[in-house]
Amino acid sequence: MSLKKIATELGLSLTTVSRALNGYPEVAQATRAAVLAAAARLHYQPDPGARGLALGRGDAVGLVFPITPGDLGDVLFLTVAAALSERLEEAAMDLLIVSTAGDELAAYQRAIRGRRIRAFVVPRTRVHDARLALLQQQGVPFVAYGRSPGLATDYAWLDFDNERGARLATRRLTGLGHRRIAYLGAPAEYNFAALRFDGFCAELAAAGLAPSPPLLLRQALDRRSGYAAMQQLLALPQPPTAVLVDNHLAGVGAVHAALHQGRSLGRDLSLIVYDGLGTDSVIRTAITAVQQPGPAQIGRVLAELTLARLEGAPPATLQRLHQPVLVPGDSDGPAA
DNA sequence: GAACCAGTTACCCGGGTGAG
DNA sequence: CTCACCCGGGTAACTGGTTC
Repeated sequence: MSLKKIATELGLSLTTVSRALNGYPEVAQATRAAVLAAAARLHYQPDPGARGLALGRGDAVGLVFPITPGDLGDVLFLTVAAALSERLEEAAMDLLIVSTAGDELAAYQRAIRGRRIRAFVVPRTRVHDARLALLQQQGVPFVAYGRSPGLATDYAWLDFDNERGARLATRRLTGLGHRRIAYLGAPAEYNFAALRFDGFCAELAAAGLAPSPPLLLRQALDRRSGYAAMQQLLALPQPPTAVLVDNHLAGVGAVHAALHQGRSLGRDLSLIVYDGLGTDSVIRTAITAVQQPGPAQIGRVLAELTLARLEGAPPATLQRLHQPVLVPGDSDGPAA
């Protein structure tokens, strides 16, 4: 059902029908009512492609995500995305998830060229982020889920105080008497990982400790690599008594590796996982975690920021820093 | 002649089609 | 092979007709 068919049906012009449906003032009440009734009766849905053609812009918010089989099980990501999508729907916009297995930057370029996407939400920001630079250069609005210190000018972002979260976790471990504390985390190119590692080192220093290179493994951002990294740590001649994992995906792998090695969490190995293991975890031990409260709320805030950005709000006013909290579990305890 | 309401026309863009 | 033109659904600027 097209605008044209409604116009023919009612004996009105295309324009009048369009105006009536889009709330323009120059349409008589009775005419508007008739158009709305006909549209409902005929199940009219505007064609997004045609609208985009006329307006020169799309009606979707894009989320480019390198989807791997592991990510599909990432409940945290899906919860944020679901809430984001729900809020956008209220504003009659779609969330378009663009998956890419290869060149992420090329995926952004394709998506921009396709014109369907009006703004992007950019997850997992990097210290030097070519994606954000590209979007700024092309003048495409975006909200970064995470900050990026390498960007010259102001931009909209939502982030957590990663450094503080890592400090909370590390302080808890040093407070429990741990001295050989390992850091198992994502590659340093990710800004969240860089900040969490900074917080870790700062808190070690505050306790009079220095980071020990063999105890620093920074290449784990999925279950498999988390598993392998934990195996590597436990095989050291002097294994750590405590481990801070800086992301929940590696955390799942790390916990499984520790359990498979026969470690009793909280007794002979203390473990804190940033973001926890997620609500769908099958692990029975409650894992001590740095939590970023309310992933659903975060999704909504991301949507609000994006919509505000599209309405022209200056990026500098669209920057939100949330505080993480430490949620104690049973996976850590006093050093032996 | 202003206010109100509705119609006409150009245009958006990339791809397909037919004519030269 | 090249090029002009058309197509799709919709929007926006402009125009026109009533009515008070």
